[in-house]
Amino acid sequence: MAAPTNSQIAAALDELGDLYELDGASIHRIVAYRNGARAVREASVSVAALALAGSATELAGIGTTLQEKIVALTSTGTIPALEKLRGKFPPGLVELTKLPGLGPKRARRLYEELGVDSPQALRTAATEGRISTLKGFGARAERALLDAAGAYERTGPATRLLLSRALAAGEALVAAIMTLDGCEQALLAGSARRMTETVKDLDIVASAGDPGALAAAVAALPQVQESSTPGTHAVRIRTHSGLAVDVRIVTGDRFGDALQHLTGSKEHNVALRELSVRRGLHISEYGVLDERSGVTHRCASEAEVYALLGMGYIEPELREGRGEVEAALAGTLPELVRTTDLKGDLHCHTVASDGTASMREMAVAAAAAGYEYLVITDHSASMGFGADVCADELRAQIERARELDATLDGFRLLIGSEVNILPDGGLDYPDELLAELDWVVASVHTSFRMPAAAMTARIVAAIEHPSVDCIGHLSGRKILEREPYDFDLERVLEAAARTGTMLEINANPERRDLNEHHARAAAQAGIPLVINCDAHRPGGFEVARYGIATARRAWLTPAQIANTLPWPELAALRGRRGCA
DNA sequence: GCCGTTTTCGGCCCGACTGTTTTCAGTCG
Repeated sequence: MAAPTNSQIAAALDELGDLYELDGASIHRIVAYRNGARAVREASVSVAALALAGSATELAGIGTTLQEKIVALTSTGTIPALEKLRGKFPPGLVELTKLPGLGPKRARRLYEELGVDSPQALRTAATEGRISTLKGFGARAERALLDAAGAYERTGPATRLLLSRALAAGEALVAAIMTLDGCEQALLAGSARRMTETVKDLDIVASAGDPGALAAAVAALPQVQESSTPGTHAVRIRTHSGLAVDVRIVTGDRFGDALQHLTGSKEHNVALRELSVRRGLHISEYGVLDERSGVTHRCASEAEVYALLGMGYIEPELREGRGEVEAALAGTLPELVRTTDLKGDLHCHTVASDGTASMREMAVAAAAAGYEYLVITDHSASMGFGADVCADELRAQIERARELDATLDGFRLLIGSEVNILPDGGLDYPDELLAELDWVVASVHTSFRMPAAAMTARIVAAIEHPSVDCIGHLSGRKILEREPYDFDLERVLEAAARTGTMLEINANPERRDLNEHHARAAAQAGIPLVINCDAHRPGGFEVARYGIATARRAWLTPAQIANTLPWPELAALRGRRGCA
């Protein structure tokens, strides 16, 4: 039997948490399961293997009980407690708790008292007026549940939005709010500010001398389709594009408190507050209460909040409850890489394959984006769909690139290829042609459904090829669209570290691949990473911010990103020999 | 169920809103 993947283990622990919650277990026990699920999901090594070896308890959030359950899942394929609870509650009941406004307590009552066991059954019961006959449920609750069940049946569980789409709308909205009378400052908060891969909705924090007046002005913006005002200093809007946005407006003296609170994450805030309680401080969105003096300190900036807690400022991308609070206290936070640190890009396409522009146009665009060098890496011979570059064409392209480079003042244009890794691990150019290139990025573009062992061997073979400098978008995932293919990350990292092969953080916001967990593990293994835009048009370099975001969320410094180096130093770092 | 500058037992963040209720439980972020 194949060992369960980390995401399968995490799903089982999450399900246990959901079922224990329905079962009325202590909230702390439920939280423990969810924390355990998160620890497993974010681990970069096989937790099944760790558990079998008895060392899964070294992960924060995994104790002996959870380790035993992981061992059971690994060796028997299931967990006894999970089977027992699944028999106790129908599968639709967990689904019901995902409806907005319906939690485990009330969902369970609907099931026990009305037999409601699915969103469909809920809608039927609400339509028939049976909900409002229950004690504690009134006509308004019945109406709200009817709407929620209907929406769920139409669109399924709440969908998340790719960060790039959310930022396009959110940054425009912030700019619009900044122009309103009385607005002193406005910033995106929430997960968008932390640059997560996807977001559910947007949070914006603004300050004004008269928050109520600014809230009214926000609600009247042309972008707003509908709005409600849950509090005096908040307005919840839905844009015409369908995006939900919470706008919080405070006076300037507590902008920092509100921004810190609403930036989150929940896990970061919990870690921050738990630590602070031990020091007699209580943090909320309204300030920091010192229980000895009884004084609540208000903070105009986030830096003041963190300073009051005795630590340095924590960058939003690090605020995930992954040890950043402890590191801030110890003064060991990393100096994170920034977009302006990137000196070149090592992965882009032209009209020779599936891009829209010439080599010269791409070079000009890269220079305008602030880069000193660019490697052209069109798709290789087997790409197909008219996007392939056969070996003879590549030889001609090498010549043209050399000539073009000589005409560019103060900018290096280099020539490479994005070579397909064939299912057998081979590459689709002759070795001597690959050796002529300045840079070779090798990527998997076909046969995604291979078994893990074969896929791992395929990637490792490419890593071991003497002319391969880098592996492109290692996992092959497309966020919200396509799962990563199955492979053994540990073996791939071992091979990359052994051969000096670099790994790409593909900055395309649909890819962000390596993801932040894999990028952190790769850097800890000493593997140099590169951040590439994979641009297919001159405007394509604007996505660098997403690659940088993933790197920052992986705690990476400029020293761990090879294309923060000038080209000659990067070239010297390549694993292969010769060719400079 | 986890975890330890208070600790191997007894805690485990903070507040707002909602709806139904006369003081609060449930849900959410």
